[in-house]
Amino acid sequence: MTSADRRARERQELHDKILDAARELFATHGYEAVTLRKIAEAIEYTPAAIYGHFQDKDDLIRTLCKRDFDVFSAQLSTLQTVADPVERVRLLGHGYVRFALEHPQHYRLMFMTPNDLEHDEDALQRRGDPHRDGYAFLRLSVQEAIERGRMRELYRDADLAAQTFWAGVHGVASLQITHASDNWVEWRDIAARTRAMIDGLLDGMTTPAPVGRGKKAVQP
Amino acid sequence: MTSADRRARERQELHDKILDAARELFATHGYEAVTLRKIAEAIEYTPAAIYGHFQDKDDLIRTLCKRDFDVFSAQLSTLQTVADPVERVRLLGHGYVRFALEHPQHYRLMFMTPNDLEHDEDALQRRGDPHRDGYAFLRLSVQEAIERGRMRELYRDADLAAQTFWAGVHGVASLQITHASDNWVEWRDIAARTRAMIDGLLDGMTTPAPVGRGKKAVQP
DNA sequence: TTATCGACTGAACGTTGTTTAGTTCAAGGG
DNA sequence: CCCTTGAACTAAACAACGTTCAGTCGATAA
Repeated sequence: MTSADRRARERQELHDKILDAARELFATHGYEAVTLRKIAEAIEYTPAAIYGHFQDKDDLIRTLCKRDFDVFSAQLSTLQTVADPVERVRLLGHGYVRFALEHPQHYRLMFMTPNDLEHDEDALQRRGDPHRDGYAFLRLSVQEAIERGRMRELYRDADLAAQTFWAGVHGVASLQITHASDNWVEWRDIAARTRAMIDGLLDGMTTPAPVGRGKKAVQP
Repeated sequence: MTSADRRARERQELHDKILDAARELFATHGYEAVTLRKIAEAIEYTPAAIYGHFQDKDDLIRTLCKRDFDVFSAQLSTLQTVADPVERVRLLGHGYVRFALEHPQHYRLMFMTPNDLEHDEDALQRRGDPHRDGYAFLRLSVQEAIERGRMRELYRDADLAAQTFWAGVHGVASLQITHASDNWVEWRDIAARTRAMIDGLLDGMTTPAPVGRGKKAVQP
């Protein structure tokens, strides 16, 4: 079986090599710069060789993004140790924006471009698992906040509140990604904007934490 | 001068004809469906003829979007008649999301794609004019809210508050555009999400209106 | 030794945006 | 009236793209 093993290993190595070459091009120059011919040149193969490992170009890049996003989900899920659900959501928001800005090309592809995640088998498998599905984790935290009586009346629908919060941080991140260098607007510091969004939304949606328990209250 | 006039008019007619054909393709099938050859076929010209009217494909589509966005700005600026600045911002947000969802392709190109507005001459010209620059109008309304003591301490920077509010409605609109048909998430109704974002943010950023003056208070 | 089979290549196909050399034709000056 | 000019437009090509497919090659299995 050693020879078959070697074949499989070599195949996997080329698979990764393709992904690495694509990541290099993608992360530095964006989606449009990723060309099968450029990847092929980088790995010293023919463009057609890539089709032995990926169905098409889209499959390649989505595989790349999914792989990198797994790191993101795992990273976010470490926040499960934060006891106060509202504080947890706050940190979730900051971590989310940080990741988006550190991987703008990945973020753009995953959240600023239409994609058919519903037809992705191994993506559907992790759906709902708070460790591997960021939305599920957020939703769960909001649910906990509701149960502890921390959400205002209008936001006691966990999905609605989670979706609103997500939209908020997504708005900050995506505007920064597409319009950061646009001086039409006198942009405030991205950190300030992130904080303004997260604190503003949480102030609007939640009630202050009871004193003497959990983190300090938010209200001035 | 009549012959020169006619030439100029005919030129303008073809110019518009190109834009109309492009709009048809663009609005219904998105950016990628807009092909110079398809446009050329629709207007019964050769692809190269288009280059007599536009610098390149990007110039064509951006011209198209700018033209359609002028209608939007004018439409928004009718809200200047609303006396209460906070209520005005609220209506601005709803109008913004409505336009984005009615013209998703335009919106995608203008706000979800990097673009060099700074190097656009006639775009720079209308910058700051509340009638023709939506951001300026928003910013001005926020400024007025600050002056009337309606903004909480953290949001008394008109730019920061305006940018946060913009990011909020942009987040709602862009998530809807790219992920509406994605059933990874149990999406709440878009109207509910829009309202949750706008009310949530305004509740977090503003103080209630004084009773007996302006619109009714927001706090439950 | 020979057959098999997966991996890979070389060359093509059909698109795309864009350029360029040429054609056409009305306008304007001598 | 002719002839030049100049703009508008065409025909054809170019380079680059994703993708396909008939083959080749070399190691494995019989």
